[in-house]
Amino acid sequence: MPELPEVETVRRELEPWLTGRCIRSAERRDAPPGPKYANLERATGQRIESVGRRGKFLLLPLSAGDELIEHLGMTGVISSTPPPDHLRVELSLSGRSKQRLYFRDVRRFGRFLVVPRGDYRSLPTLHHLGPEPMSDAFTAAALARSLAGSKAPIKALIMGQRPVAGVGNIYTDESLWRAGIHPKRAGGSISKRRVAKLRDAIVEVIGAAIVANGTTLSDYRTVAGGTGGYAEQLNAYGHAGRPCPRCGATFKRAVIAQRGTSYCPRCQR
DNA sequence: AGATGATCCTGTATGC
DNA sequence: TGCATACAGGATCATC
Repeated sequence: MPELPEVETVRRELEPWLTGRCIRSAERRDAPPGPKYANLERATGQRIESVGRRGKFLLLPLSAGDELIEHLGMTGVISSTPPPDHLRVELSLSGRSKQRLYFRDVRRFGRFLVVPRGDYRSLPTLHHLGPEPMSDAFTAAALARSLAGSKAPIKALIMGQRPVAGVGNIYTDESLWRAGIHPKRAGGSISKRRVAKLRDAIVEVIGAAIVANGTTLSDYRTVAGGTGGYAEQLNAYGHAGRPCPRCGATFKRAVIAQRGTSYCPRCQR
């Protein structure tokens, strides 16, 4: 499941390849028209000025005032070689080598669309996205402000992308385990000290996962087809029924905000 | 307005 | 072997 570290890994590969290239054509392939692929044709003839990222969204400003937005969803993979199936979008690029970009997305939760630059009204999550976890803006005080007064479970709040950008199911479970916070705990009820611990845990987990090129469990691949190496460093995600590496208690499983959640019943309160 | 649950989608795993 | 069912979870929308 691509979260911030996976998307950042992809961004770093795309940047030297795509920056400055002109899009010769942008075509929807095996997918019906719809908002997930809106205005793709507008990309034709525009130059890619840079390859940026906010949370799990790839943001590519184009030379005629538009912006190409890519979101990998659950199973989205960007590559420079044609995939065997489930090809949704194909870009033809200027230049001599690696002239095509392919977007494969088995489950079609991803998006690949063009908007007027900076106009994120059609993408409410991006429009209201919280601070980047690796930026100076993501402080303990900012996180505390964002959680204040909320009765929703901390897991649901973090997954909602408002308190912090780009943290999904895997890294939420990891961060809450590290900070010793029960995933069902009401966001507004967490002490200042604990919130600060959670902020540090998120920064550490996301930072280490970026270094490892993300977590490959099944679908996620880098642009070159490689895998991420953070899976072996996971301490909590998917560990239900196994012993907690910190205290030895058996990890429990719960469903919170429609997502499988594993946590240690002893050291997460 | 905040919180909650349903929905989309398809491959993989499991049970009978 | 075949069939049914459960599960995986990004974001968005409807409904309290």
